[in-house]
Amino acid sequence: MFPAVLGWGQRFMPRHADPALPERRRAQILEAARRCFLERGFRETTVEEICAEARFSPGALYRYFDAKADIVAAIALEARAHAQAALHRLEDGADLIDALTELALIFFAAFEGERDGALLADIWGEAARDRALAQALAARDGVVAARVAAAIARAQRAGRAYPALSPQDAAEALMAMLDGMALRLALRREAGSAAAARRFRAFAVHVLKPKR
Amino acid sequence: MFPAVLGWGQRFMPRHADPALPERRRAQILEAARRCFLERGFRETTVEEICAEARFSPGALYRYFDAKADIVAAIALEARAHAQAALHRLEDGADLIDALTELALIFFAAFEGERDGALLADIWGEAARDRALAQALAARDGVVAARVAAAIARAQRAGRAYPALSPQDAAEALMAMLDGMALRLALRREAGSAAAARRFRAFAVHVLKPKR
DNA sequence: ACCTGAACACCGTTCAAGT
DNA sequence: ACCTGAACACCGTTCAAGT
Repeated sequence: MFPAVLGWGQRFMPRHADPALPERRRAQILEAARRCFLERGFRETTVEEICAEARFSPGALYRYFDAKADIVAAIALEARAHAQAALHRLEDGADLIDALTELALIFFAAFEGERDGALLADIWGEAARDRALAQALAARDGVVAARVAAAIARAQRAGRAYPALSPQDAAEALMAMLDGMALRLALRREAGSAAAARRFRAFAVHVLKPKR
Repeated sequence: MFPAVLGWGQRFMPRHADPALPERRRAQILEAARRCFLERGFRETTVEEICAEARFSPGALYRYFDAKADIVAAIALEARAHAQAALHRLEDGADLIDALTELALIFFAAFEGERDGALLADIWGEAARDRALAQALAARDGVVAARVAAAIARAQRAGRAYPALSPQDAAEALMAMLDGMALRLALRREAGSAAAARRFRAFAVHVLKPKR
């Protein structure tokens, strides 16, 4: 039976019986959606399937997300946040090249192979027509690029990076290369993140190391 | 009235009254679709709208394309073929950097701004889940990368490019950068292809020019 | 052969009704 | 408040019927 104490019509009912419930529900939906998307891709997955996986009804799902696209958007931001964690090593005094390579490896590995790679392209496809998502991704990218640029500038001052190079331009170029390489991995539908990270590293060394 | 001479039931009717008709129809549909996609984006455009724009019925359209996705695929391959034309300068004896910059400019310009940029991401999104399209794009990319690599190797032999660099790896890296920069342009929804091409050029010079 | 357009199937989203 | 599930709206695709 429904306990009247928590009933909807009750006078001094707390606004949220469980204040953490919305966040729990969102996480529950995102987890289910991620499993579905990896299995079948974003477009092939129906809202009904996500609901079944999350043991939810469609009506309840739309209480926590305004649209199916918002679910991929949330997953996209999660993935970026994950890679961003690797940035801490850039400030840790770790070698610049090592830290960049680790960032690349995490990013590539997150989208390696057929299914995860398709998710990366899905996200970009969504961002292309979802202004808010595009801006959110661009904002994250801006933060990453700025921190990479700062790390490059520090390395230059320490004589450990080629000095006649704009840190901002170099950072932008390297980030663009990361995106492009990840995309190529995705479209080839192969596992090759380790090899890609090695190629990225060799290139970063060539670009950044002081010439002599 | 329908002329009986060309009638369907006639005995020795030629296989194709007009052998060029299928190609004309495809071109007609692609043009209409491109206009619609630029206006509203791939997903927002309905097949019905493409048909209206092309003055066609849905049934007729499906005679020339198996699915809506096949229409974007055809447009994607057209765009790549267009950029590929710029490759001829690589074999023309033109300066390597100049030729690469021109390639970059054509590529960026093709996807500059909000609408065309979104189309680029659309294409990648489709490729992510359309094996045939992904392979077709990868094949084109392979051709381009191979020709760029050959041009780099020639420049190295002529002493006009830094020699201790794998031409293949450098070509791949530069192509990945092109994709990544184009994507960033697309997501920022800005016109900036000229500036992006300049940044690409500066970076290519830094990467390729002999150190001294 | 080539085309039309109504009908079908499917899926994202909403909303009245339950507890 | 939180959830259910039937109903709605829309759109990609098919197919029987026309010329």
